[in-house]
Amino acid sequence: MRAVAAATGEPSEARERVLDVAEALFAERGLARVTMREIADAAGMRQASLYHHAPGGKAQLYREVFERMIAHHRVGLERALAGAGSRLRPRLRAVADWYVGQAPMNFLRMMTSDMPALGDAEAAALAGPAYASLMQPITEVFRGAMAVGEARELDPDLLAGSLLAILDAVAFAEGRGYGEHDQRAMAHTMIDVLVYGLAVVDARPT
Amino acid sequence: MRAVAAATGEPSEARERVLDVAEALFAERGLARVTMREIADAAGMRQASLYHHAPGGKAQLYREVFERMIAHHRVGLERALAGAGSRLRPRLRAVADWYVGQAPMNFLRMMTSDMPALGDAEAAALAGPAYASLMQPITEVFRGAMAVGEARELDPDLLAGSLLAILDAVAFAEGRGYGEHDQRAMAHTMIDVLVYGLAVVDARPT
DNA sequence: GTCTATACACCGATAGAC
DNA sequence: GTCTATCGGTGTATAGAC
Repeated sequence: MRAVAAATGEPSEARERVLDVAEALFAERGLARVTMREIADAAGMRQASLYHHAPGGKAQLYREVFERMIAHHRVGLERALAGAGSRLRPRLRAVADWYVGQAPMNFLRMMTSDMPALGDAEAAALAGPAYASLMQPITEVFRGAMAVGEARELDPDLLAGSLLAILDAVAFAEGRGYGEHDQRAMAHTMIDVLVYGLAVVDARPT
Repeated sequence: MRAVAAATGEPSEARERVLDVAEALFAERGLARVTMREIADAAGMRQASLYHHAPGGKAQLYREVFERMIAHHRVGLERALAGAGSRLRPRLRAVADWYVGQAPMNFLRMMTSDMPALGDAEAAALAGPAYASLMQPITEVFRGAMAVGEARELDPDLLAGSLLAILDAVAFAEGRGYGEHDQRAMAHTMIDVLVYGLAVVDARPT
């Protein structure tokens, strides 16, 4: 018996193209400000033809694209961290370099704007994988640093969320005269501040 | 001769109500996901009646509400800072306490999602006041700390933007089981990290 | 698999009575 | 100042020919 993927569209070259252009557009402008016509135009077909490759409609297409993107980030983050040694600073820099090198995903905007538009059920279903792919690898970095006394004991989720927010803010500087090189430098600057601020030392400024 | 405000609607109690509910809805869901009918319902009138108080339409209404909100933040920030002494940490805490105490404004989402939807001209016109009200008071805090040797010499805009992003991330935790008290604690934790990380000391972890 | 054509819903905005 | 009624535009989705 053959495998069937009718619910999400058969795999094909055209379908891959649809997912690729949809991902780029959704990441750039968000769910609400991308139309199916734009996706179809970018994929080189008519709007109605999209529904052959994405029978579930726009929301389902967004969901597929979202899951693909965070899986991509998970692989990239883990690969970057695998070659980054064991110290806190180079590991955080590896995270930042990966993130800055990717197309801006505007994580906070996705969470505050796109997710609620999909409804509570859909949003809840996507929150778990998103956390596992984007947050969890970073929380592990902080947890590891705490375990070896390289960082004070603070909430790893708070630290990871803050780092992601900072990287979003740095990425926001893009298209405002700041290239990838500048973004990397800004991210490294803020990482230095975090690493110094997390260090376990005796004397603290009051 | 009497003052005329025809372009933006006459001042009145009903008009204030419209601006108030519009501000709350725009801040919660963003420009694209709020309809004029929702605003009208919340204000207790029909959709068409909105245009008596907001003749400029939705985009103009958003602009007015946006300018009102950032002016409100400017006043609140400066008042909070006026009673916060001269040291870096209490001043940043004053900023955070003010921000956390206000309705979440999702600054990054507004900048990445709402502003582009208004068009380049409108976005550029709003960017200046937004910077002056939200960013500039915070950059001054960091600049002051650098001037007295309480913080290392880093880009004040980068630091202010990062702090705002962190506060957005902390506010995002709202509605997820975290109350205002928890948000304040999280913000203070991150501010401690920043203050320690910015301190001018001799020994640094490698 | 892609197309044309179109149904259907929603939204912003205007006209004009009261 | 608020209403009803409606227009025009846009966006998603479906039907069905090829």
